[in-house]
Amino acid sequence: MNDIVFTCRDVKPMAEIFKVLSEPNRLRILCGLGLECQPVSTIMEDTGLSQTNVSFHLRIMREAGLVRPERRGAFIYYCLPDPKLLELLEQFRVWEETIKKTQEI
Amino acid sequence: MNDIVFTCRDVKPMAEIFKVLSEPNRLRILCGLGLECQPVSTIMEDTGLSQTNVSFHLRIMREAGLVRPERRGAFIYYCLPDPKLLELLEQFRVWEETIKKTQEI
DNA sequence: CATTCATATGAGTAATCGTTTATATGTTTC
DNA sequence: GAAACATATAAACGATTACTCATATGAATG
Repeated sequence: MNDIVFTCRDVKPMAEIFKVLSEPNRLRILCGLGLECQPVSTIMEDTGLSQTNVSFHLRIMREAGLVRPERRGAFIYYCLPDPKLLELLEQFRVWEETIKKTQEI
Repeated sequence: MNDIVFTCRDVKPMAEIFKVLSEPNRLRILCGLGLECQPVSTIMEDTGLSQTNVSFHLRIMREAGLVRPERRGAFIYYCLPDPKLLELLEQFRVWEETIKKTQEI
């Protein structure tokens, strides 16, 4: 019945996205964003990262289309264009916990 | 209603998995594996990668728990411990295509 | 048990990545 | 328009990564 399998014609775009997601600080930024747009300064506070570093990671995520900047006065708010990303991340997290348990056995 | 959001207590394990998935050749190996176990020689043929290189990538995926070796005589077959990984990858692929389209507009 | 086949490991190398320091751009306020 | 604030970019550096070459392990076959 359910033969939905991973179709892998061109894996490079996917690999690119996973590369963006493979950095702990970037995951923390995404998670901190949640469903609300937030300015860089808030992201800095939430993560404890330097301004330059946050800017660096935001650029990578922006270029990958994972976040979108939105200027509001002097501030630039960053948003998730598609909240479905959070669901996908959550699914991966759950899955990762599962395989970790089966490995321990 | 649906406030399932990405919970990010400890993002490092997830980042590790994404790092493993961020390499095109590894994605191709996973995709080539599909739901069936396959020996290294077959993976080499499918991907066109060198024996050493395939072994290198398989080790990384093995240590991450994404694939599992299974000796059969002189051969070592590699399998997906959990086929759900393919579903997750497929979901990501679909999502990636979606955001790519919205970016073009 | 020596040879062959299948796979794994280790050393070495070029390329990429994450971070910092310094500086630039753009916005508001006076 | 000058000063203060918010964010972005550029250069530089150490760490990590993917790959290759050479070699080792381990199973099958004679």
